[in-house]
Amino acid sequence: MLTTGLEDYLELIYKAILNNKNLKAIDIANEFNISRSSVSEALIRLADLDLVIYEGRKGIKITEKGIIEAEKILNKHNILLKFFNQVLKIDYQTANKNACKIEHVIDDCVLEKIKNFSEFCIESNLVKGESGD
Amino acid sequence: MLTTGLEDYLELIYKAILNNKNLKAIDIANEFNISRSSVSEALIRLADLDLVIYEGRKGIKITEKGIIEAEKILNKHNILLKFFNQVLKIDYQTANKNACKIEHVIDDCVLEKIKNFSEFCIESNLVKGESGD
DNA sequence: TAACATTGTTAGGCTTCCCTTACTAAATCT
DNA sequence: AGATTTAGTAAGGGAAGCCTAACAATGTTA
Repeated sequence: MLTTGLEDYLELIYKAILNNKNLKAIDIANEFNISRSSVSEALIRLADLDLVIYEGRKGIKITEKGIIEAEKILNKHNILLKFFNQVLKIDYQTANKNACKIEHVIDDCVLEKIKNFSEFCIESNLVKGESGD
Repeated sequence: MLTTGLEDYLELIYKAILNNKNLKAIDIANEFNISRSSVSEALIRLADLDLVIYEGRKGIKITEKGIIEAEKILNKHNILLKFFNQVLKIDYQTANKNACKIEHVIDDCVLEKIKNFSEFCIESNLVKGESGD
């Protein structure tokens, strides 16, 4: 089981790759407000776990195993984001921030219920109008 | 800001006091599956923060400040528990377990929305029948 | 190309939160 | 009361995850 921090970093790496962005270690440091040396450590740990391939300045690549892990996390994130933003009408920033924290601790079965409930609410027009921006 | 662990311990202490139970350090150790010595440390830290008064075998008392903190946490817990159990129909055990984890990371404004939404769902009979468990 | 800026690594350190082992003090049993 | 069990403390240790400072390597620019 990955720690919260490692999950966050892996998620960011995966999103960057999806968007064809060339993510550097320093971008991770900036995103999470941690030092470059902490990112170094974290990338080494992710590489040890066979989730990424890290070769310093040459860039950060993700492994098959890493993709599977990252997709799980991203999926959790998106279910929570949708619920917060579209059902509860919480502004995007706050919705995103809370999704980021909760995705690391919530059980899959609860997430499943939230997902179904969100879909039900949206499809039945129970919630309508603007999502919280 | 309290850590997850300290919040958990304080919450348990407060609940015990509400129920007139004489909670001992070893009960905390058992509840959270940590060692007696770790509980010792934690109680010293809670006492340093002026949240409890700890005098070894004489028992654990809670301060005014501790009560305020504990009530905040318990309130969060109960909002989440209600939503999971009564709205999402998740079994009590699982609902409780997830509330325990999420209560430490969720923002107040999100909780407020969840609370209102839960009440709306329950009052409008949108959710009915058995709560999960 | 020389100087400067950026990026990454290394080394050493700190705090939190957990552990085990050994000891002390209190409570309980016979 | 004496022996045993239970509860708590003390000392020492370890992993995670962060830090700063110093250094190395690469890029950029004048």
